[in-house]
Order: sequence, then structure tokens, then C-alpha cells
Amino acid sequence: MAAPRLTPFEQVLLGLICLSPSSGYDLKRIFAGTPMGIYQPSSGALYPALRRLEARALVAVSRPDGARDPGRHRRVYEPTPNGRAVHLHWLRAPVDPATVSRDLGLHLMRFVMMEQAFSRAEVLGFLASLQDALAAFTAGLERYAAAADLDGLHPRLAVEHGIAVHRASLRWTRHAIAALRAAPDVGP
Amino acid sequence: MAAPRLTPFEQVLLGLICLSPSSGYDLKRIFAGTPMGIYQPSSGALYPALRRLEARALVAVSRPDGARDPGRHRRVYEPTPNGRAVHLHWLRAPVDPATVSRDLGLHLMRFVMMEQAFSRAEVLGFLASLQDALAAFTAGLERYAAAADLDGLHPRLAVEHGIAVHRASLRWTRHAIAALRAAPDVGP
DNA sequence: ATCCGCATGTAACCCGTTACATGATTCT
DNA sequence: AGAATCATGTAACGGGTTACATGCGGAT
Repeated sequence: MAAPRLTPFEQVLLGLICLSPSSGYDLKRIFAGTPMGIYQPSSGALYPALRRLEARALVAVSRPDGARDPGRHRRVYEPTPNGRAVHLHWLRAPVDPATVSRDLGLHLMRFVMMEQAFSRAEVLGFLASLQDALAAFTAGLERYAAAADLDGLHPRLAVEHGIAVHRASLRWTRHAIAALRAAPDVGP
Repeated sequence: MAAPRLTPFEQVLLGLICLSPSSGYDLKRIFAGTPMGIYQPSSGALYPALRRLEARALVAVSRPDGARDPGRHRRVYEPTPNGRAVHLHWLRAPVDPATVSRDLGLHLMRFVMMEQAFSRAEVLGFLASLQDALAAFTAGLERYAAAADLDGLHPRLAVEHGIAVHRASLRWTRHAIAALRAAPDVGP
């Protein structure tokens, strides 16, 4: 069926619906109420995206007990089996070292969604690969700062910012790994 | 003339051209060779954007000495006086605390471009406002972590990541302010 | 009965990606 | 001359933003 890949936004919506069945409005409030919700999807982005997921049979409108037809108003989506499979496949995607910096927010979202879906061992594997990718990226920045003749104070400071921020992410991966090792395994 | 605002991408291109006259290909290599160039603009984004800047008379094709007409090939752009003014206006835009996290990369780019255009006092003013915005954002995250009942280990860890990363940015602003104070003022 | 908040949807517009096309310059 | 690289451009397509439209529900 040559399924065209889902956009990151569609994957996140699908993931949220997998966490708990939601309407478009519910999802809007999740984005609004969460500090991660730096991004506030517009209606023009949200509802068409949900319809696309529905058209691909990854989600379906839930019809709790004998409710009347949801012809309009309050369309609560729940994942189909195929939708859950696509979501899990997305969660299992490896961390690409080349884009780890750009996609860091997305990886964090994946990490949050893994809690319900993965065993502790799988989560630790993800964190290890994230750690590797961040270490490689940080090393690249440090190499650049050392080798390149950065003319001017500001470019040098900007690179130092990148190094500082990614080192902080790297430290966090170690912290997270330790926290997970200390916690009981409540995996699927 | 009701000038529609430039996109961030157009602003960055204009800024790079203000730093030194460049062709589209030059700009491509700048993005490719810089570690900040996580973003690699495609030809289909780059050349139309340059044409839009040219159409708005913010940049113009430079014609060094008596070179023949640049009908095609190697169009080197330089800023017009109006283009420089628009660029400076962009550099002077205040840091919006509401979007400081999302736009952090852009602010860093602005910071780099300020070296040639601003006095040390102006740069310090920018860094102070960036510092304030980051402090407010970090405080918001900490408040959220303390107040919200984050059910589950992963959401809590994700918020801790945000706090750690933005604290690192915040520390960097203090470092940058100190470094600028220690450096000689080579402003415009 | 009306007003306000919930909830979904739509259309114009813009822009970026992908993929391809094409002219000029330099090297061998 | 032919190949590789420099350098710019274009068309189809998809999706997001903005701004507007619409209907249902409860509250006064």
C-alpha cells in the first residue's frame, strides 16, 4: 500500500491518542497545558492531521456503549491495532546521530511515550543510543571549536553555548539511566 | 508599502549577506560548513528566498568594477541601505519570553551577527534580556515540576531535561556577559 | 431567548522539500 | 573533448498559518 511516512506531528498525535483516546480539543489542551507545548498547533493543522490518520485507518472514532452517531461534535479518537503498530515502530526507530540535535525535542517526546509501551530494558537501550548520539555531536562541536579559526568573540561564544547545552543533555541521559535502574520495572 | 514581515529564514539570509556579500552557493556552503548549520537549506528554498529579498529591494546583485552583466551565473548579493536597516531592526527586536525556548537558535544567530553591528553596550543589553527570558522560562518549568502531579517517571525526567538544558543556557548568558565585559569594545 | 464557551471544520495563501533540469567553468 | 564541479533555477506536492465559519451545549 506504499504508505507514505507520517510527519512528526502526525506521529506525535498518534502517540498521544495511544496514551489515551482523545478528541482534537483534548489534544489541543494537552499541548496548551504542558510546558513542552511550546508548540501550539492551529485548528487548520490539527483537524486535517487527525482526518489523515483516520483515512489511513490508524485511528478511529470511538463510540462508547450505545451512544448515538458521532456525526458531528466531540469526535474521540482511539488507535486501531494497525495504528498501535505504527506508533510502536516509531518509538523503536533508532536515534540518528546526524540529526540528534534538531530532533532532540521529538526524542524526549518518544521517551515519555515509551513508559507505557516499553520494558525497562528497551528504554535503557534507547537512552544509551541517545547518549551515544549526543556524545558524538558534542565531540564534533568541541573539535570544531578547537580546529576552526573562529574569527571573533561572538562565534566562539555561540559554539560554547552549543557545547554547554548538549553537555547538559548528555548529563541528563546519565541521570535518567540511573533513575531508571533504581526504579522498579513496570514495563508492559 | 505594507511590507509583509520577512520569515526567519529570509532574515538570516539577509543577515549573512550583511556580514559579507554572498552568492546563493556561498550561503549554501556557510550552512554546510558551520556546526550550527544543522539546517541545510534546499535549492528550492534558498534561491526563491533570495529572489524575494531582491524583489523587495533589500539586496541587490553586486557588479564589481566593470564586470559584464550578471544575466546568469554567480549572482553575488549585497545589502541595499534599506536592507541594512531591516537587518538592524531585526537585530534590535526584543527577546520574547514566551517564545525564548523555541527561538533560542535564532537568538544565538542574532547574537553572532551583532558583533559587527552593535556597540558592546547594546550587546550586553540583548544578553541581559535573553537572560531574563531564560530565567523566567526556567522558573516556569520548575514551578510546573513542583506543582503538577506528574504521573510517571518519564514525564518527570523529561521536565528535568528541560530544566537542565535551560539552566545551561542561563549559565552561558552569565559567561558571555563576563567575557564581553572583559573584552575591548570594538563596536561599530 | 440569548450569550458564551466548547468543538470541529474550511479556504486562501505561503513556503519548504523533493527531484529534476540546465548553463558555465575548470580540470585531465 | 569529456567529466566533474560550480551555480542557479523550476514544477509538483504537501502541509502549516491565518482567519473565518458553523453548530451544539449549558448558563443567566
